[in-house]
Amino acid sequence: MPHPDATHGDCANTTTLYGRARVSAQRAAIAEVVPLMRGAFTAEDLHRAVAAHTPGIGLATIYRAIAAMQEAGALASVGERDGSALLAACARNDHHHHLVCTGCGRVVGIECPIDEATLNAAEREGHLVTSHQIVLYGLCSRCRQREGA
Amino acid sequence: MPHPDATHGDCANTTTLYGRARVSAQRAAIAEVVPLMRGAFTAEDLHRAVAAHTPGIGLATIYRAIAAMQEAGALASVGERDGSALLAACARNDHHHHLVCTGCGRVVGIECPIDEATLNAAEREGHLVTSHQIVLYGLCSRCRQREGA
DNA sequence: TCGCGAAGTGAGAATAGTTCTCACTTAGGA
DNA sequence: TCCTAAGTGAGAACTATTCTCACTTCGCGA
Ligand SMILES: [Mn+2]
Ligand SMILES: [Mn+2]
Ligand SMILES: [Zn+2]
Ligand SMILES: [Zn+2]
Repeated sequence: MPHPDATHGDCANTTTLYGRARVSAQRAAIAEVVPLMRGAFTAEDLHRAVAAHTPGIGLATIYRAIAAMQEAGALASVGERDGSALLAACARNDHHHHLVCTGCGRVVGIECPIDEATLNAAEREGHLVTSHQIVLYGLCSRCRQREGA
Repeated sequence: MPHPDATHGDCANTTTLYGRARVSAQRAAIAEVVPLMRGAFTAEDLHRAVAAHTPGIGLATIYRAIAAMQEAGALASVGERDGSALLAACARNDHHHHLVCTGCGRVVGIECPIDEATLNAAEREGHLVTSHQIVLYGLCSRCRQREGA
């Protein structure tokens, strides 16, 4: 029976976030903030958010944690904005893609649209598809209302 | 009846490549090289290829011509490699996407796989899809043979 | 054909997101 | 508890791309 004291142990399932990588105090702090990030964010966004609770944390540490989380599949790359890579926390572990609201950054998962027909078309061209990169952009209902479109 | 002399006029239909933008001697030279580029290439690749026939042409000129050709829809962005944007000449003017061979850079066009089901799924989440970015990666038949996979 | 003004050019500086270096600390398995 | 590979922070470095600026030129209109 585990001790109910929540101040110890894998708060916010750091194993899911970081895989087999070590969990430093900094990464634990990052692990608490990442699930709170609403929608897509940049490395600098995350740095700012984490630094609010953990002053002095280095930007390089953020980048290294991001790399570890991407490695572990807990963080997805969802395009870019103004030259900065956009990221999104992702709890799903099946194959899917992301739809990003260009108004507010909200992110939802989308089933992979690549079907047999597409793969067959590629094969007809002589190509064997090994990977793909898909990001959809749009407007969430709230942003559509706000813009009155 | 047009004069058959091919050394004058819009060689390699520069209007298609550059749209309404001006066609300088440098852009004319670029227009001759772009259709010869095999598969995906970077700005530096193009610069090197053009400079072989037009020494001294500036890299900034290449970037500006690329921007104009993308604007005109004659050049497509097909992902990146080692931090550099990958481009591909594209003659089609219908909506489609690209499949890039990770071995040799060969590029083929692919029909858009996004169907009603995907759009409906997005709508069910409250989102209206306004655009999307899709690139497929794979191996062409020649590269598969070479790698013996 | 001529003139003019906006667009393009080239060299190099600037920008900026990301990665790297290095001395130091620390997580976590043995 | 020890040991060491992994992580950290500050700042330098990297580098693809964009910008600046003085100069040239394309191409339209008179
Ligand atoms: Mn997801
Ligand atoms: Mn194409
Ligand atoms: Zn929104
Ligand atoms: Zn190939």
